Amino acid sequence: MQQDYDPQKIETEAQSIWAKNKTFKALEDSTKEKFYCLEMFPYPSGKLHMGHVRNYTIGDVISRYQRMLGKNVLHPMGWDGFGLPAENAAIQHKTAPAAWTDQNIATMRLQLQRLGFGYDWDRELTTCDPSYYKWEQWFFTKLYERGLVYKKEAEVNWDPIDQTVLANEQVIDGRGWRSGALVEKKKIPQWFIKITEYADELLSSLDDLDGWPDSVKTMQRNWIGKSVGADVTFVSTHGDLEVFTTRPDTLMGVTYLAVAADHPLAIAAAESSQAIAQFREQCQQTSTAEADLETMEKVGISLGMHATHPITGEDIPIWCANFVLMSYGTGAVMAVPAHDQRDFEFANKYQIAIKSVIKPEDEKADIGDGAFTDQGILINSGDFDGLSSDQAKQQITQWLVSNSLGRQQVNYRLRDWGVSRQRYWGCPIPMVYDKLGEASPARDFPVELPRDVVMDGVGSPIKKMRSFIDTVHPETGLEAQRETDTFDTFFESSWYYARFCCADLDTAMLDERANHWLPVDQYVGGIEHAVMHLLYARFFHKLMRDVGLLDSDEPFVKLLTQGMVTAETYHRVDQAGKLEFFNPVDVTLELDEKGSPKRATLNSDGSEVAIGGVEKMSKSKNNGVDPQGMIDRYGADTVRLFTMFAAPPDQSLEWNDDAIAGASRFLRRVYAFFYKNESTLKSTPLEQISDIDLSGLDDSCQQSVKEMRLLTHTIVKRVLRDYERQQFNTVVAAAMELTNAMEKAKWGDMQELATPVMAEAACVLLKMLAPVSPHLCEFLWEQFAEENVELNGSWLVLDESALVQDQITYVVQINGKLRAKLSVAASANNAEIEEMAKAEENVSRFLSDLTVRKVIVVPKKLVNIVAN
RNA sequence: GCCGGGAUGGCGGAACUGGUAGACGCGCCGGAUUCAAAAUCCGGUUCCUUCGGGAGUGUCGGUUCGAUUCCGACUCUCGGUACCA
Repeated sequence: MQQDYDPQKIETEAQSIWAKNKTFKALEDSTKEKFYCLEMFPYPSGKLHMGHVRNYTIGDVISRYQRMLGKNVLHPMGWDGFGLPAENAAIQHKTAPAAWTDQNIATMRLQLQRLGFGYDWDRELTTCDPSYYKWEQWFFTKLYERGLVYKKEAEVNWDPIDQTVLANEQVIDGRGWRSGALVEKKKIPQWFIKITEYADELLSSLDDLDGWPDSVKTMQRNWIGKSVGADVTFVSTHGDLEVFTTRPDTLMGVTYLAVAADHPLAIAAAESSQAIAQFREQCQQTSTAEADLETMEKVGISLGMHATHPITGEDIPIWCANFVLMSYGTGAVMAVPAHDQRDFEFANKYQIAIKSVIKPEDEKADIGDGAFTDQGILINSGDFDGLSSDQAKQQITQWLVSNSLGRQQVNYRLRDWGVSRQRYWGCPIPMVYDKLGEASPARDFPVELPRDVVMDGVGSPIKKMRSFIDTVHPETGLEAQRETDTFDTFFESSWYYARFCCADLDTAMLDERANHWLPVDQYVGGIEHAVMHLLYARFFHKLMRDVGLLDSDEPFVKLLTQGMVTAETYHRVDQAGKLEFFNPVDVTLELDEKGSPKRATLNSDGSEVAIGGVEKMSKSKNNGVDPQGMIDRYGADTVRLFTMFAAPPDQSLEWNDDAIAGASRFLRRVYAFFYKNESTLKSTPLEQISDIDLSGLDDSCQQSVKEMRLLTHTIVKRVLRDYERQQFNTVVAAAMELTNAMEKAKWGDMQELATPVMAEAACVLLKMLAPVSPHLCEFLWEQFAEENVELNGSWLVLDESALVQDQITYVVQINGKLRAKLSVAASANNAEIEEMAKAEENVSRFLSDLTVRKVIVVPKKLVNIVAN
């Protein structure tokens, strides 16, 4: 053993042994309990950033911990290969997205290996590889056969200069990020999958996901947004309007109807009105993002049309409003300004009547300004007056049903999944069109995406590539054209977890191995995926089950949502209005006296850049911090330890690497302890003590042995709990405390027991730290443990007898304020403890001019004396 | 806007089921070692203080013998918001 800790040497040796022995290869073995641990696979964006390191270290710590518990662990890794950044990079660097992606995967794979993550690399998969995506093409056609796929028109962001569809994140303040052009909404035909048919199951089976955080389940419930209400028909000479409402009890308070700008009624009205046509055009120039739609100013225009109120028969004016969307429900809503805040504001703005039909149950309640949106008692509602909201909902709906003017209806916020993307770098949608434009599913897979293309920034290259487009019809054999849209990349990430079970399979999408490993026992990933990715993956799992590929109902038993790693963003806007982002490492930040950021300048030329705020590390904001420099300087074990120590896994973390030197210092101290005590530790097996006899030893010996063992096992107890609750920062803190204690322990006083007690502490330290910093721990284990005894062979064992204390420290409070500490024999009863507390010098001083009213004794903790 | 989180010393964070607020680490201060520095080691480090003590976990209020922890209202902040992944 050399004197200095050399992480680079230790780590490369350990990694080559793992690679040679295929230590992490997972085989289906029914004699051992299986454990499938999975982290969300990365988009190959270039290099790893600290968000990846955190995510994958958490997963690796859990995997190695489970392995030490004796389970058969599957821990795979792969690449979410398709996506938008590859196209942007290809345009910028004049390469093909495929080449850029391959390059990034090679770089990032090396980084993952250098970090020592224990993956079964034989199962590696890449979603942009035809051997992967051909199965989702096949699967899509199965869904098509089952009637779960359909085509309809949907809006996209259209950049009229670049002649291309933009993603929401590429639209900044209503303009295209590259061209600066005002973005327009455009309707194009797109493929949809009927996720709404599974809405009820996706909602109800959330109740069974005990291993998921409540916050994620709540977000998914709210996203699905099941609401019970009524469809109501408003008859009109221009065409009947059907609207959905969750508040049929307020039906008598309807004072106008509002339709979307694209509603047939609005289109018809625009033909005879310049103003309405202009208004419709204005509505074309808004964003498609919900956040924008909800926060924009609510505007509208009267269509000059009327519909008949189903109950009163009154004329109700029809308006066109920018907040009603054609894609939600029927594209028309009924407005009750007295009882809905948005309707209220709109009515006030355009001087539309407001009719109050619900009063609070409590007469005295202050309804204040604005709409009264609570439930209550009906008024001004004719025959329905006096009913409660709940009664009225039923009775009004019933009235509508019996008059054929409506029905009870369940509505979901969840919309069908639009899977078409007008992009090149994605999985081709396996459909072909005949001469009449009729679509049929392809029969041969993969429908391969040409890799050798040039990106010019104007549309997708395959949209004008005859060799790709022209094909023969799978049924008729006649000339046909391929679909040139590609899948949403959430498609690939919705089933990769299943494919890892049988990544080498080339005759089917999945085989029986999927049922062996699934469901995933532990899934680890960023909280930003709480709804969309996790909902799509749950949906896909149920689809795969219903197609007969799987037995289980849910993909992920336990979910750990890792908090975001965030960092400051810096950007500059050029003359064309384009945004350019700069990496934090290339920027110098000046702080004001309070320590908040004042000014940021670019290191290269000293020019000022704007401080954009703290955001999650991402390619698009260029604020990802590359761990490579830290790995080179301190080694993987230090980077892993530091990342785990920085914060608990589920908490978000603003990146700051000031403290990494401390993590490195700690591992050097661990190494130094073994080096210093080499001969002692080599003279005995590195194991926990199963039986200890203190009789016949002197007091100071007994005491120092008891102290060290009390501390060791206090830490064992904490660590057992912390691994179970996945709070790894306190595991690291506990390892530091144990190391501190080992350095300070009175080994000399322990006489012949020094060796087994030290061996026990050393054993505990290496085992508890092994999942976090495995290279060093395995190295030290190799050096000091008995031959054929593996570090991973067993887990920590708590010795309750080591925790028994004969003296307990009590805290004495007076009126809740700490006044003294008291060492009490463990055998003392409450009355004795109370007397001792009152007798304590500082306590009696405080009590001298007070009357004791009450004394609370909390066993083994404290005494609180209430006095005045 | 809506949905879900978060806020504790100079900084990252700890505190089990309502029971000593600040574990562990960073930084800083002092000391040892060194020709000197780095590294390392030892000690101190919430704030105020008349050195008795007092205040203190985003803000305001409540429950309790006792609240970082439970309840109500709010502020700021992060994530998502259906074409970033």
